[in-house]
Amino acid sequence: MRIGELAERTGTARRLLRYYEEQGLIIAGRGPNGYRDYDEPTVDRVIQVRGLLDAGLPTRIIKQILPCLDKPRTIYFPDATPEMIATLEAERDRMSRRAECLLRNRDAIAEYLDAVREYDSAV
Amino acid sequence: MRIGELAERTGTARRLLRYYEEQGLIIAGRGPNGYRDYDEPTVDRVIQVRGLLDAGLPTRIIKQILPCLDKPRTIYFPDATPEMIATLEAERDRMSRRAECLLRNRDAIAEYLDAVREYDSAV
DNA sequence: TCGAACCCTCACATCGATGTGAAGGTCTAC
DNA sequence: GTAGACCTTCACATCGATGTGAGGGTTCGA
Repeated sequence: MRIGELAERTGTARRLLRYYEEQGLIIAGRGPNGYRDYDEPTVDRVIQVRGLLDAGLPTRIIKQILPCLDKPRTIYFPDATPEMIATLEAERDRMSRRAECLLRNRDAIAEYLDAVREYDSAV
Repeated sequence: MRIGELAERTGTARRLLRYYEEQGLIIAGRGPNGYRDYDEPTVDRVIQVRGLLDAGLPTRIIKQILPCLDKPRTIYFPDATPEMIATLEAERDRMSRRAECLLRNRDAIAEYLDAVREYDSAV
């Protein structure tokens, strides 16, 4: 598919799709006319990237964790250098902490909303 | 305490503490000499703010959810306008989605690391 | 064949979070 | 009373993610 369709299906500006490609987060084939050509799995990948960006990860890190996310393990382990492993472990822990923080604060918001509802129903 | 101590105890640049204040995320008293004066709970608040920033929330939103986080409900509910409630509900859901995304990807990383370990031990 | 709707690259602008430094006031210890 | 370590404000710089537009090629249908 071309960039317009991908943009529409992922809710992502064309500009950003080109940016993600530049950052090595997605890859695009090229038609004979120079147009980018995306395959179907790219749709999910873009959505994944956007989720991670939204959760505060920089493209640099996202690029590093993407190989972990391929469903059938396509990346072979000799590629996994010790530094890479360390990065992934650190990032895994960092994501845990982030999620924990989000859930904790989300629960506080939910609790607050409950209190507001209770107050309102007691007017 | 003064800004230097708060900076050290929270691992946050002074510059940022002033920025957070400017954004209404923390408040600081002032000594007779113009120096900022922070109370003890500010330490936790700064840590909280940093966690949320790191999880991808903008200061604008953080400012809105902070009232929910005061342990004894100090904010009274008439302050909670319908728009405010809607914002909080939306943000609560957004945080759920973010956390879900983080955990999903974290698990994928963990799984990948497990696979690498298994591979290594089978050399 | 012309116009609309795509696509391309390039480049500059913006926005939020952060870094950095200048110019100057205050406090403390020697 | 002076040096050093604090603090103040102000302003400009950087960095990553994103917006926007210029200038130009391609495709397709009327």
